[in-house]
Amino acid sequence: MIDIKYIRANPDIIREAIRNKNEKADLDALLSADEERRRLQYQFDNLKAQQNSVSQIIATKKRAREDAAAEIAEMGKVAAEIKAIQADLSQANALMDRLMLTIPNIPEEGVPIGLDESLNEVIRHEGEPLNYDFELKDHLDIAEANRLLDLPRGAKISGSGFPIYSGFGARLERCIINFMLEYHLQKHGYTELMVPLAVNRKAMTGTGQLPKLEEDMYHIAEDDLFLIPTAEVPVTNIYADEVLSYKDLPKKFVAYTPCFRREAGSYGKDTRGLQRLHQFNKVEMVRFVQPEDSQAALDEMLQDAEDILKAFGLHYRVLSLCSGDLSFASQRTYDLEVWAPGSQKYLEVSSVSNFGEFQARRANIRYKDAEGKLRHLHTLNGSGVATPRLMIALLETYQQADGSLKLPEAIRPWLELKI
RNA sequence: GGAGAGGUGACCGAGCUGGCUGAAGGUGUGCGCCUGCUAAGCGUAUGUAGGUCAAAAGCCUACCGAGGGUUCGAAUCCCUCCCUCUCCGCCA
Repeated sequence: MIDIKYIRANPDIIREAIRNKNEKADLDALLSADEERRRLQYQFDNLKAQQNSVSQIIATKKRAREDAAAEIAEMGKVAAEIKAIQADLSQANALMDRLMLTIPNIPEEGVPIGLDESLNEVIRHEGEPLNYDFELKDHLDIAEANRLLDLPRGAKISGSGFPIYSGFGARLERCIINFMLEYHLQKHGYTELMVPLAVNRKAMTGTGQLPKLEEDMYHIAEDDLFLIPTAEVPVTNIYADEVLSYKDLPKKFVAYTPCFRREAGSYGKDTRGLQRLHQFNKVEMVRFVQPEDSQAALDEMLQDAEDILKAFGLHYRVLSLCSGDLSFASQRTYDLEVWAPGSQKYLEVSSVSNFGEFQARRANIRYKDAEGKLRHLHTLNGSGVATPRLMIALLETYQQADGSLKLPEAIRPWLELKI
């Protein structure tokens, strides 16, 4: 959420942000709703002031056992007026709140401007693709040959996009998750959380998934709960409606969760194997920082995510997302795309974003700075990383001519753990 | 799911036979005084949001879990919902 005072003072910046982000928010409707709301609030305040002062007189007279019938009669009229205005006012406020939630965050200075992913900027490449002297298979063929996945049966019991990892595939998946968690805990200083996988509407609104993306989420109607599309939602919301001290910041959390996405409207796109799923595993990093630290924190988190790919010896590239590809709440995002040699393409495994105070305003997360002033803190998050495409890259990168796998050194101790 | 108790400021805790309560008292915190130092003590200040204002001060409004209602007037009365605790039931 953007500060309404800022919106009022800089409507052109907001208009441009809406355009650059390819959003449909109606700024003019918002501005006029704001005006109407303030007009009513002013009337309401004045009537209330009148009511309060006359109420004092009534109270005084009653205590002195004097007659206050005239005042009471007069206030009867004022009370009726207040009631009428109050109804209008609460309607105006509701409209205002609704419109405020449709205004996206503003892309930061330096974010490439563009409406779709074709204008994302490749910043750099890291690592080298390996050389092979045999015909490469893609991950699904490798998985089938090694019986790592059972996608047909996953589809049978849930639908396509709900994978079953079986045997060594399940074990590998679990070890990868554990490796990433421990890496962030031990080398990057995060604190681990295990969080609810179903969250309420307020939490989803706080991080900015709602109201825009309701169609993309699994909804449990009976309890009005949503399955989380990312751990960002529960983790970022843990401090909703709270005031932290500047001494508590920064806070760095990491959480593993399954993620659920309906992927409405993307049927038939990148569906082979594990490329696009309704349920997948992800290790997510979330930070709460003071505003002046968020730029540096973003760079650090990007590095934290990259460290995982480096540890696995994978080739990848770093993208700066253009304005139109930024999520609704983000003001700057870097994507990591890992190279999948069997499929011959780069696959997104991580998205690292700075939300500035946008989410903190929505979720009402504040902190008291060194001067004792209340301010909204900044939130960031990044995948560290999502497993399905990481799995694709690992299988395709480390396949052998005989169809077997030679996994990187880093993960082996985890797979060889004896009890 | 059933029965009961409760949700007040950073925290504890009064108020809850409606008006003088933005809210006693205490703790904590800031500033000052006092004091070899510390502790104790004394004084004083200390919520958030919106409006007015060039700004500050001041003033006005709202906020005692959330939303409605009764009333001239609600932290106080009524209704609905949410949450916490205790007991019972069910259950991994």
